[in-house]
Amino acid sequence: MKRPTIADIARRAGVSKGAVSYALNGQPGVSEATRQRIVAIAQEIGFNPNSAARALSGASARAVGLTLCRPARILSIEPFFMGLISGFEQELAARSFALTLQVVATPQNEIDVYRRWWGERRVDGVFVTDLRENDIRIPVLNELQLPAVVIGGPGDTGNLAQLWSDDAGAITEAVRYLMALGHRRIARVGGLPDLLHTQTRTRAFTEVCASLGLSEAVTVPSDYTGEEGGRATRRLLINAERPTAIIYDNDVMAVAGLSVAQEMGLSVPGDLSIVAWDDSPLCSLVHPPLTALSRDIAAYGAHAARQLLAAIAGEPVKDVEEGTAHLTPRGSTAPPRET
Amino acid sequence: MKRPTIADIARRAGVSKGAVSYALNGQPGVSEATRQRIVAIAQEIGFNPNSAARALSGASARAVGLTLCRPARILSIEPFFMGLISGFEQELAARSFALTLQVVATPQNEIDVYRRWWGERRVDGVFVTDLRENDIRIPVLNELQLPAVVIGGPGDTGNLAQLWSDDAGAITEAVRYLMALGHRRIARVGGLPDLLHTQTRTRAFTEVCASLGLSEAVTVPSDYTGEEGGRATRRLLINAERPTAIIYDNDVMAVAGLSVAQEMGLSVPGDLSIVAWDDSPLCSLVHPPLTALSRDIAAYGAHAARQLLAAIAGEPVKDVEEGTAHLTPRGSTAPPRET
DNA sequence: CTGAAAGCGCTTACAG
DNA sequence: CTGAAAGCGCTTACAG
Repeated sequence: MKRPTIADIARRAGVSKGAVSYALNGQPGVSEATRQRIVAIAQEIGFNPNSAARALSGASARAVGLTLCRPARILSIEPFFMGLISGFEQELAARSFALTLQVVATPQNEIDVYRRWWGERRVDGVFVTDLRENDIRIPVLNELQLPAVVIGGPGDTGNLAQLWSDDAGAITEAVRYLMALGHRRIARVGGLPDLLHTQTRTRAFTEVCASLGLSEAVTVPSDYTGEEGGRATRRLLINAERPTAIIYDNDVMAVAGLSVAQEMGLSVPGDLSIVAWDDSPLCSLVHPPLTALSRDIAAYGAHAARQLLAAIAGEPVKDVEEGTAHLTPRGSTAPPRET
Repeated sequence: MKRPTIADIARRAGVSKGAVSYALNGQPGVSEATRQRIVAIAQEIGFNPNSAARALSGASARAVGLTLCRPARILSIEPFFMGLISGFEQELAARSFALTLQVVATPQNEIDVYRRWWGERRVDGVFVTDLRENDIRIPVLNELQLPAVVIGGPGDTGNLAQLWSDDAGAITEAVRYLMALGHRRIARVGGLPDLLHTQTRTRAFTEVCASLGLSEAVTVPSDYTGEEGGRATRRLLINAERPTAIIYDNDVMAVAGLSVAQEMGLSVPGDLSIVAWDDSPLCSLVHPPLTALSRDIAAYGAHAARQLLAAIAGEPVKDVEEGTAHLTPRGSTAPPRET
């Protein structure tokens, strides 16, 4: 089956190829009557502009890129990225932008991919996640002048637009809630320590606990996996003065923590309260369902996509702090049992 | 920053653009010495061929597409797709093929996307999942002659290559295992009933149970979500003659089933044994960890990608039955408690 | 072995 | 308002 081109449309409409292009792209240069005739023909023969030809003649590639830097087995059960992708798609699909995905092993590989994408003109811009301190990807993106939106700061990103959520506010709410329930020994199992938003959370957690007089508040660094989250939980719970509540930086570790508590014969929430960061269906799947810090990841992704599309269009893009996650109490939190 | 082109390389090497193209693509037509010189220059200036120009001049787009037809909230915790994507990438990245992703709402939308991708020449081929009976996508793909690999049959796919796993063998193993443990009332919570591989499983489950004399074996249809999986479990467990073992068509429903059992005060595996289809880190995350039918989803995806790349290259591609998932016993299965 | 040229299917100044 | 033409950066017959 041969793909129809603008030449086919031009022939059938009795106009030039240029006129067809103007008509289909809503440019001035054709009369309204002609435009309608051309659009009708395009519709009828099921015309879609060849994306390569379009990209080659200076227009955009109509594609944006996302690199995923996680081992396969973590990616597969980490709900965050799929939620984000769903959000991206809401905006991208509406404007017929494609999303190009690449799984990478290291930030250095990520840079290689950006350079290649840029050289190939494969994408018009990229989403960047997992911002780190002195992130090596940032200067490269700035040098290439590849439009980008950085998710997960805030941090130093040069000219690149940023989107982050109010992590400090969220953790403050969680700690206050646990304290109101009567908890005094609150611990946290953190995400990857070199990510900037993890550092923000750690700092805020330490500060709010100090200001509330919770001197024993401790953060155990972890890596978002169930294995590590479980191990960190075990280490916390074997202490004589074990915490009565633990906040986890993601839902996967929180579920693993719940399992460890059950395995050690501790009841949740009787002996241990659990709060998961980032609500996902996973939190409602287990028993008891997990109290969580909820935010709309898809909306977050959609917002990032709007920013990226604006940056690609050359519009000025402001850094944005998305709203604070709110606490959704479920069965995993309660006043600590008297001992 | 200006992107280097073959013209730049040609100038620096003192040859024609054609020669550069031949050299970089390993075509005959340049001497070995020239080729090496050209390759060195390309390397030095960080040349990547403009993918649009390449695609436009007849070569392939070096991209393949995947549509995901699931609501966002299911996608986010359904480990299967991310596992599959990781597998795709192993093969695609090695040959610098990009993966284009699109989230869609219905099979009809999926068809629209295929038509658009074909018209835009955006992808060279597509992965098709969730094969149904009389699948409306198949005739369209055959009509467009868009190379495709269909995952999740077997079924009638015309000229399109297929890859599936031996679902009948796997469920037979699971049922035999439960029976060996002493179970006689075995139920199954199935996936989306209109998917062909669900039908294969249902048929095989019914047959093997019948042949083993398990007359009460029943499949409750469900939809892969935790909510529905939990509901189906509850319905099974409120029966006087409740099953002593349940097989779930995915890990998410199995975890939900575990929660429901716990919520109803039943012990797992004492009162109820649970087997999850498709092992994922999720199965090891809960307590007790779930006995599962394990298969290497990433390898499955990699295999599909090799098939698709071969189909795109115009090579003959055979339908393939991937190996049988094997049972990984964990804490969620045991002999039924005497009552 | 190498060079000059056509062509892929668009977009976009440039004339009329 | 419309047409003819150049050009994007490659690939690939076609001559030499």
